[in-house]
Amino acid sequence: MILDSETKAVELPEDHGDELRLWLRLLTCTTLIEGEVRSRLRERFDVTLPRFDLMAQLDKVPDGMTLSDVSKRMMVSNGNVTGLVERLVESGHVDRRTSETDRRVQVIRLTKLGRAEFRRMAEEHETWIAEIFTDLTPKDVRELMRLLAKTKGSAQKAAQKSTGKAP
Amino acid sequence: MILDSETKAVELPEDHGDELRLWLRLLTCTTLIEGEVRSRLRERFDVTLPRFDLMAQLDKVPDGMTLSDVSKRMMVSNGNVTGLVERLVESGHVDRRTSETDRRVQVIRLTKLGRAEFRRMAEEHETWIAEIFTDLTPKDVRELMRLLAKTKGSAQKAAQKSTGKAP
DNA sequence: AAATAATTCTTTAAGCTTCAAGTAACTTGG
DNA sequence: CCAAGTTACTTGAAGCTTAAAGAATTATTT
Repeated sequence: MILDSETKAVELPEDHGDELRLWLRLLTCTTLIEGEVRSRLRERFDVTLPRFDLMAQLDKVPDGMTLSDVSKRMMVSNGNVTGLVERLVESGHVDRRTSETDRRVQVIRLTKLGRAEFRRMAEEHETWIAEIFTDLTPKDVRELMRLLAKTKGSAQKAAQKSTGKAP
Repeated sequence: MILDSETKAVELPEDHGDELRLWLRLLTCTTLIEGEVRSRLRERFDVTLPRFDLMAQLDKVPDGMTLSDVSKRMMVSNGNVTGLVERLVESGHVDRRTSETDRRVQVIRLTKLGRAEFRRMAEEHETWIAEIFTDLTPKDVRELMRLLAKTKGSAQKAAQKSTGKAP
């Protein structure tokens, strides 16, 4: 703590350059990889990344999930999911029906076509990811996982603090 | 290498689950932080993240830069930058003029207003980032920087390979 | 039971983003 | 010089994304 001549607390600008550089590097990595995956998905399967991501969520749950669940898991807005699902239903990849127990809720699932196409894409997608991370040793991967988990926790705490929400 | 009964090379599906999980975690971290920064920029300064990012690029170069430079640095498409710049010129934050030596080139710079506003925002932005990464020790930060640098290099190699471009 | 609150989802407007195609200007090889 | 190729940027269409407001339904409170 630094006190000025009138004995009042004064904030000195601290240096947070390292954190800023870390954030920019994190963002660069993600943007780079995301762009690569996006362009491969487009040229190999003529599918967009958001559509692939949504189908990936649905592939994990045979009985389907609600739009809200999708929204939370994908960390995008509700309205966004509404539009995405509409296009996936239109193209026959996703099935949507109103919940029997709660008529506000829409339950969506992959159709047979949707699941088949997703599995085909996912297989290749996984090899792309492996190729992209190919320079990392297994130890690097473990260490990155650990540090990113810590980062995620830290970021979540900060986000809670700013919105005043409970965990 | 695995050979089947007719002595033909066969591809067995290798396990790349670790890399896939790493990628998803990386994406989660970035999305989380990006969302937090986006919402704070909006509520504190009523500015969008892309506008802030573009201004950040321009703040680093007093003499301005071309649209192509911005496009490469931000890793977004040319058309995207055209639109962003148009709105920033409209709002008086950015100045744009045609290069004297090459009339294809547009050089853009921050206006006085743009620079003042950006500096004001950047100062606070830096503290947000520090807060978001607050749980990481200096050693964690260094280690993450190192591993992300390695990741970036690996991803760039993979991207080159797929597009057949020179570094 | 009725009013109130909370939730789930949709809609709308504005802006962001990509891709592909197009225009204008510069560069290069013949 | 000039034709062909390259580069820099813009345009247009489609899709993505958010924030905010609204509609419908369910849950809670009184």
